[in-house]
Amino acid sequence: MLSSACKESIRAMIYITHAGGERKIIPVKEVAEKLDTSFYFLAKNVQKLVKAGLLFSYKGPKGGVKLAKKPEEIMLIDIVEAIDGLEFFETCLLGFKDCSDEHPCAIHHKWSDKRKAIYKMFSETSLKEIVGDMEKLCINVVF
Amino acid sequence: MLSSACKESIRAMIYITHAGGERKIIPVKEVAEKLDTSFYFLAKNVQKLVKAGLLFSYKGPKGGVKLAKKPEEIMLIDIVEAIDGLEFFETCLLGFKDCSDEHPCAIHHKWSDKRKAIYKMFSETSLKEIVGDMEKLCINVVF
DNA sequence: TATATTTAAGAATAAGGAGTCTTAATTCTT
DNA sequence: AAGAATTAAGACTCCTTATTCTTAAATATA
Ligand code: FES
Ligand code: FES
Repeated sequence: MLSSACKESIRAMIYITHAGGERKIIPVKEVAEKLDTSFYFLAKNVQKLVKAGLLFSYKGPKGGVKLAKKPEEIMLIDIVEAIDGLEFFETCLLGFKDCSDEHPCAIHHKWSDKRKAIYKMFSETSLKEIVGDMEKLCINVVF
Repeated sequence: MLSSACKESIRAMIYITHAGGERKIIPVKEVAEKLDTSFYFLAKNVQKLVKAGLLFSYKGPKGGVKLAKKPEEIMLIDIVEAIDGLEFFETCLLGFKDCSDEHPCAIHHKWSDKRKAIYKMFSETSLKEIVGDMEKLCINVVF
C-alpha cells in the first residue's frame, strides 16, 4: 500500500522528531545510519519532504534538516501525500475509471468505509503522538 | 494496494459469475472482450485462479472456464490470495522485519485494526453477494 | 483423422519504481 | 580565501512487475 520510499520517509521523520524535535538540525547522513538504509535513497526522499514544507534544510557543515512545524502539527497523511500522493484514497479498488458514491463499482460501498477509516487514522496521527507512544512503550524508534 | 493483475482478476470473476455462475463455461476471450482488456494478460492471471482451485478450465472448442465452487463460497480474499498473496496482511506498514503485537512498530496498534477490518471485509464478501448487489443496483458488472 | 479452437506454459519485451552515483551549489571553519 | 561538509538536482543502472507473444497440448466437430 505504501511505497518503500514512503515507509522509509515515515521512519525518517520519526527519527528526526525523536532525535531533534523541531529544534536541532540533524544531518541526513546520521538518519540514514540510524535507520540502516541507503543515504542516497533517503536523501532523495528527504528532498521531497523539504519541498512539501515538512522539513527545513541547511547546507554546509553543521547542516542537515529539522522539522518545519511542531511535531503535533505534522500528520502521517502529510508524509504520505508528499511521497506517494493521495491516489490510493481517490481511486477505485478494482481499477475502474471513476470512484464515487454516484458511480460505485461492485464493492465501492464496502471499501469506501475502510478507506475513509485509514485516511482518518493517517490524518489524526501526528509525529508527536507516535514518538510519545514509542517512548512510553520503550520501543526503539529505529527498530 | 491490489496489483492491477488482482483488480482485473476480481473483475473477471465477477463477470464469470454474472454471465455463467457455476454452470456455464465461458471462454477467456469473451471475458477479455467484455472487460475491454488484454486477452494475454487476463489469460495468464486466469491460470493462477485455476491453479488456486477457484476455476475449472476446459481446452478446445467450446472450452473456457467456469467457477469451481458456488458463488457464495468464493470470497474476495480467495482471489486476492491467489493473485497477490496475503503479504499485505502480514507485513509491517513501515517496513520493519517483524509485525506482531509482541514486536509492534510505531503505528502497529493503530494499523492492525484497520488491516483486520479489511481482511474481514475481503473474507466475508462473496462473489454471490457482489453480483447480487450489482444486479439489484443495476450497476453494469463490467462498467 | 484433420482442422479449428481453446487453454497451458514459458520466453521475450516494455515500463516503472528502486536504488546509486556524479556534479553543482551552499555555507561553515580555519 | 581555501577547504571541508552538507544538501540539491539530475542522470544512470538495476530489478521487479506488467504486458505481449510464441509454441505446445488438449479437445470438439466435421
Ligand atoms: S468505484 Fe470501486 S472502490 Fe469506488
Ligand atoms: S509492526 Fe508495523 S504495522 Fe505491525
